[in-house]
Amino acid sequence: MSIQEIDIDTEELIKETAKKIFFGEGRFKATTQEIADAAGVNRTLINYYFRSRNNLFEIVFEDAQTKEISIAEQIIFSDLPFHQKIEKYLDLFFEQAKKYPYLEIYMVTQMNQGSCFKDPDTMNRMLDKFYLEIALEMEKGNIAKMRPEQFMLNLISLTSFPVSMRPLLQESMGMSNEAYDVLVDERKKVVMDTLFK
Amino acid sequence: MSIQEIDIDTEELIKETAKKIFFGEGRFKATTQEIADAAGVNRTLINYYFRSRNNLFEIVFEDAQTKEISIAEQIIFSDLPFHQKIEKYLDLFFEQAKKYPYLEIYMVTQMNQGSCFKDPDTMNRMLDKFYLEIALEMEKGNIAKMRPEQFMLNLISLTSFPVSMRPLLQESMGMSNEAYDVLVDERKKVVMDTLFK
DNA sequence: TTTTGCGTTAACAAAAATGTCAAACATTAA
DNA sequence: TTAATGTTTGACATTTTTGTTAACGCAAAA
Repeated sequence: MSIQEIDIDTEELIKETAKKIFFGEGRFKATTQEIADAAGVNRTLINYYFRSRNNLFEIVFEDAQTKEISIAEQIIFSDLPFHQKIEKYLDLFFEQAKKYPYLEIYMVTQMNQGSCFKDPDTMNRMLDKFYLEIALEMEKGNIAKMRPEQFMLNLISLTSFPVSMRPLLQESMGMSNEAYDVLVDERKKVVMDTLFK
Repeated sequence: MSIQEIDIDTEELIKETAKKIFFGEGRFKATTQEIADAAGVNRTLINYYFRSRNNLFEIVFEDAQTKEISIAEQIIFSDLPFHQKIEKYLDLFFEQAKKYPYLEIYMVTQMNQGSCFKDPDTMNRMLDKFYLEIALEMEKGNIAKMRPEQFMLNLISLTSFPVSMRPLLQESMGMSNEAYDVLVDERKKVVMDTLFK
């Protein structure tokens, strides 16, 4: 047990380091050498465990996808009332965003290079369920009427964009790190107020 | 005159092709060879006109920045009433987004690799002016009260995110190209309704 | 103790991408 | 026409990055 924890699983270490560099720092064209250095291991171990650089990229991509789906599942299949589901989503999202602000951008750039989703069915079934709830909430008059897909886009956009585009936004708004952190911290409330009447 | 137009300015051609590949197709790690092929010119001409690959990247980055600032200027210094300024912004943005959906993501990835803004002062003065207008509009009760910066974030997020993250969103929402196009077309109205009471 | 197998390493090989250069070419000015 | 200048090209050199292999070390099993 204690041995397990002290002794590092190299394969896992490499993967986590890659995630840190990609999702965490947004350095998408990091070389295998840079990843190995950051992990403190010999570069060829990346080949040993992952065969090729591209394979590592694919695996990390799938991990990201799994993570996204998992968050969605946690929310949609919980038995919380709608309003609280959204709140929970925001909590989970901003928590993950601290560690991995560039997760979404990474996925987009990967997809523009040929990667693609593996399992759209699970996601689709979840979405259908969620769209129903959204429609219901519109009936109740709690949120503005629009296509549920648009509400979905609003939700994701309002939360994700300020985080994933931070370098661009922060610089073009001429803000310090601290000032932007405050802005992000206030975001949850702003998003809620914007989405709900 | 007509010769000027038929005869292609190679330097410009290369730059435009690079933009098309980066901002238009999101292929951020395109090689100089790929760019040259797409432009139909000899690869070494990239070195001739731009000295190095990295220099081309920097120049294209600055162009993107200039374009962003120019759009902001057009809006903020126009004498339209607030509501119409926002509408105009949406029009301009979605127009540019058709050609260059990945402009923002490109900038972020570049900035994560060391590029940075050159002229934050111009932008800052524009923003201050715009923040005042936003605050005024809140006083009038036309938009919900919040920090003007947050309104700004809302505006950009709601418009830009669905466009720049399209590959991820479209696939995870299981939509066809056509269906997603419709969604984007409806966006202007949705954003307006979301921002204004 | 020897053997087996996994993880690790360095040295090497191969590939991919960038950059340089001199010669060829075209265009315009003298 | 010739000279001069700027543009384009292919051949070559260099650099960067990736992938392979054989040997080494070490721990657990025989």
